Amino acid sequence: MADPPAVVPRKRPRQARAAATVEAIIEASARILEAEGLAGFNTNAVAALAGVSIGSLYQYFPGKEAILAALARREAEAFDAALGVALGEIGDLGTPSAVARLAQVAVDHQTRHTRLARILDLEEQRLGLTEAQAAAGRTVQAIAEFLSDRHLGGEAAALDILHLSRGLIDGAVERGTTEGLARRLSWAILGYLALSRQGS
Amino acid sequence: MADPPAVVPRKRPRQARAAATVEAIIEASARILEAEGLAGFNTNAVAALAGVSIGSLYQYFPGKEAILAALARREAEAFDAALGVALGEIGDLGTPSAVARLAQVAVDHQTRHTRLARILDLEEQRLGLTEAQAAAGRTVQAIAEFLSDRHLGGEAAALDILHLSRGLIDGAVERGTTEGLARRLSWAILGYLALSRQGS
DNA sequence: GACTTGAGTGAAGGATCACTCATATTCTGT
DNA sequence: ACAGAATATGAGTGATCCTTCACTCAAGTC
Repeated sequence: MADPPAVVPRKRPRQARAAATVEAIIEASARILEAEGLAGFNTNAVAALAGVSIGSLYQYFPGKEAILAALARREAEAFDAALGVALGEIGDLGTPSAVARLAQVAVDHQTRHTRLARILDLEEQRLGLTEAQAAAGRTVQAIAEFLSDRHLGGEAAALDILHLSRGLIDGAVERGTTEGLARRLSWAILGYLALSRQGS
Repeated sequence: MADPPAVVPRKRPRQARAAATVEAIIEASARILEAEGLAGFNTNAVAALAGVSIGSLYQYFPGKEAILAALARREAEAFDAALGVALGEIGDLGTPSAVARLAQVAVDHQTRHTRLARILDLEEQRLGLTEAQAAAGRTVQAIAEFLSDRHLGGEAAALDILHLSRGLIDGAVERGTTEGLARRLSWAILGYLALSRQGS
């Protein structure tokens, strides 16, 4: 049995330039994964694109999977933050409008880095990316709360909706049919919620 | 620029045992991808698990991506076939029952090899897996026809539904909540169709 | 039995890539 | 100005892995 790959950072940057180095590495990784997929994701390429030496990379990350973990965490937190803002703005909207707004947030986020998101999603299971999962868990909770406030569902529904959204958005981006995507997504979500309430 | 990887078979098996070899290679690849992901998918491991020498593998496949292509095609055709059977059996059912039946087919198929399906899905873009896409195209057409017979939608709706299903099923398998999955999937599909008709 | 062809083998070449380490540079507090 | 800490460098190492190729084996044909 191979050891599970280490995913916790080796040390924390203390100076500003070190923080910039770490940031550059994560950003370069995101770009490479988006453009070339997992196949093109190697530490040499990441360091080169980040404009940093390979040695510096290993100062902060114990291995390539640790970079993935940091990236997954960054993305999960960005989504959670965007969703939090939207949830704060829709308190008094009707359900269809509120859902449409949330759908738009999901579309915006997922559209920016489709491929990256899918890859991270796939890798999250293989490595135990708990930090990213923690952020994702907050997202689920926020949605579940929104749903139960309106008596539309709970955590299970939130998860179903989140996953269904991912699939729909990814597919649409892949084939270039993103026009009216948020609306189409709203149909699926509202339909799911309506029918699940009546338990048909 | 790297050459795009070759994905067409090198030669066709002419004898029965050769066909068995090819089959063993494809099956071993499926098992490895499902169990270890892309990271564990290398030609040596495939050949070893298939009980075939590495040389034999290269007799029939010009490279590892060609195996992926063959596998993607096999999976796409299996799904298309299963769906075709179901479509033939639901001609006179009401829409909710018919959709439930189709949802069950999708759940059955996707549940068997979730990880494999996701990986293939991700790689189909990177390589131009036209053969698999052709089979997938037939699937889309079949669903589109089903929908338009009942005035529920067309090809765009079929694609949205297919992608949404993938996301929902993958997510449910990932977190182990497959109970009532076909029913939940039906909610999303029927809801999407109902709301898209009234164009809300 | 000689010949042909399809099938199978695995050692070895060569490329890629993760990761280390000895050294050099920059920063920070005093 | 200086020492020590933090940061950065990149050639080098070793392992993994893709792929080729020279060769053997088995089955069918004449």
